[in-house]
Order: sequence, then structure tokens, then C-alpha cells
Amino acid sequence: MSARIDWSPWTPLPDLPPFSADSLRELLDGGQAFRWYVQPDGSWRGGWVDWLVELRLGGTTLEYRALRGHATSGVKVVASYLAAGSGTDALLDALPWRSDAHLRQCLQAFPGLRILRQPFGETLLCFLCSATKQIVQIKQMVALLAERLGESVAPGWNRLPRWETLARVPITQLQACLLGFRARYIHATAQFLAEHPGWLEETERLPYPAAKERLCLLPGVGEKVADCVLLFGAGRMEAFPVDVWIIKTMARRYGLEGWRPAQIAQFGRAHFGAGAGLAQQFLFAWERKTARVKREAGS
DNA sequence: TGACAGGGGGTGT
DNA sequence: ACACCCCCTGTC
Repeated sequence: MSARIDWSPWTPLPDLPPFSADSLRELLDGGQAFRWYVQPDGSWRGGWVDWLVELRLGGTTLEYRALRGHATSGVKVVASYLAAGSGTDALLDALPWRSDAHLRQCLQAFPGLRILRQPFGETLLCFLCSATKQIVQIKQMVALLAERLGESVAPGWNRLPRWETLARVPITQLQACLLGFRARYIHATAQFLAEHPGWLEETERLPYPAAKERLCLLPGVGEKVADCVLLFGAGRMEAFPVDVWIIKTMARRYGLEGWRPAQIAQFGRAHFGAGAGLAQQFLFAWERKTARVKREAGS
């Protein structure tokens, strides 16, 4: 019944460090992106805009294949999405791992983990869905948005809807995608973007503080969501999203008991420096893994 | 196997 | 502080 997908051959990706299965899972399904699915053979299928890609580990080397029509530019585009050769190594080396034993432990535990370079507009849409939701639920919402409102890219795979499409969709149709109170935010944001052509593109080009300030003007976007969009959708490594996990981590590992989110963000930028957002992702991955191990041991 | 709380990676008032 | 909206998860 399901039509076959015409894939390019599996190809190794250059300029990326070795990965472990754990770090690949954290990279693709650890709260940065919400459109990656692990397959029975351990490979991952996912995508962004009109790219549908599969990733797998050949030993510790990351390999990809894409739709045949995309094969020519594939390596560059996929490598760029995975932030290959984007200065991650230098940023990692500049983190205070020499004096911070916990950070060092996190960096060692997730080799290859990095910040993805996702499309800005799609990242905004995904994180508007994220409020008080866990990854599985966010994935379900964006899957429904793609399925019902996005254009087909390949058999069984739709891209996420464009903002100009969302602007024309009745709010009731958004609510039907299990968005709950987030439907209102997405609807209103889509209206705003439709009335302000080029606003999103301009925002992406602004320096970090100005870009964050502008994003916070959108309904449903506060400091945390703005930081996530700038970190995961614009490569702004100085963005340091403070969510409940990071609040817990920073309290426990760095002694910041009772600190307010804004203070924690300030501490994070001061302590971790230019790669604060990158550091945050490693801390986050560690905390998730710890929670998972604890849960599995308990049950 | 099925019903039933409880809580969830946030924002806006 | 609390509502928003409702699905997921763990538990009985």
C-alpha cells in the first residue's frame, strides 16, 4: 500500500565527530527538534522544510541518505543542518570543562552532541507548541500539523505548514491538532507575521539581544521560547534557555538553590561564556539520562 | 484491561 | 500566584 521512497545511496557525512547511539538520540530526539523518529533498525528518519532524510551510524561515523531528487546538494545541506564545521569544536574547547568537573563529565558522556541549525520559522512553530509539554507530546502536535496542513514531500511524509498557510487556517482546525491553548498563540502569531512581511527574516539577522526582544513581542513567546528559537533555529550559542530541568540541574549541580530564572540565565552566560547554549544542551542530556536510568531502576 | 487522577521543558494576567 | 487545554503516564 505505501509507495516506496526513492533514496540516494548511504553517504558518510564529513566534518562531524564520532557519535555514540546515545548522543545521536540526544541530538535528534532530545528537545531541539521534534520531527525525528527512530526506526526498528536503529536508523533515524526526519526532516525539515522539504528535506526528508535518514541518518544512521556506521560504527561511530554518521551516514545519511535523502530523497533522490535532493542527492546533489545533499551532503552540504545535511551537514549544515547538523552544524558540521560551524565552530562547535572551538566553542566546546572554550567551555570551562577544565575547571568544571560536572560539565566535563557531560561532554564526555555525549560525544558529538551539538546544537542543530534548524530553519528559523519551523523552530518558532515547534516551540510555540512546547509550553508545559514533554517531547512525545510536542512531536505528536507537530506531526498532526504537518499531516493535516503541510504539503507532501514524499509518501508518508509532509513538511510543516508555512506561516502564510497557518495564517489562513481557522483556529478550530488548529485546536483539532491537539494544540490546546497553544492554538490561540499559533493563530495570533500567524496573523501577526502575515501583517508584517519580512519580520521573521529581519529578526533572524538581528544581534541576539534585539532578536530576543523582538521574538518576545509574539503572542505565546516568552524568554524561554525566544531563547530556544534563537539557539536551535538561528545558531545563537549565547542563548541560554532556562526551563524547569535547567533550574533543577543548576540548583543541584551548581548550588543555585532558589535562584530565579533570570538569575540562572545570567549565571549561565557568566560561567559558560560564548557557548552557554551548547553547554546547556549537554547538561540537559545528562539530566535526562539520569532521570531515565533512575526510572528504569525503580520499575 | 480499564478507569482515574496528577502533572506537564511556559506564557499572560 | 493561577488559569489556560488536554494528552500522557503511572497507578490502582
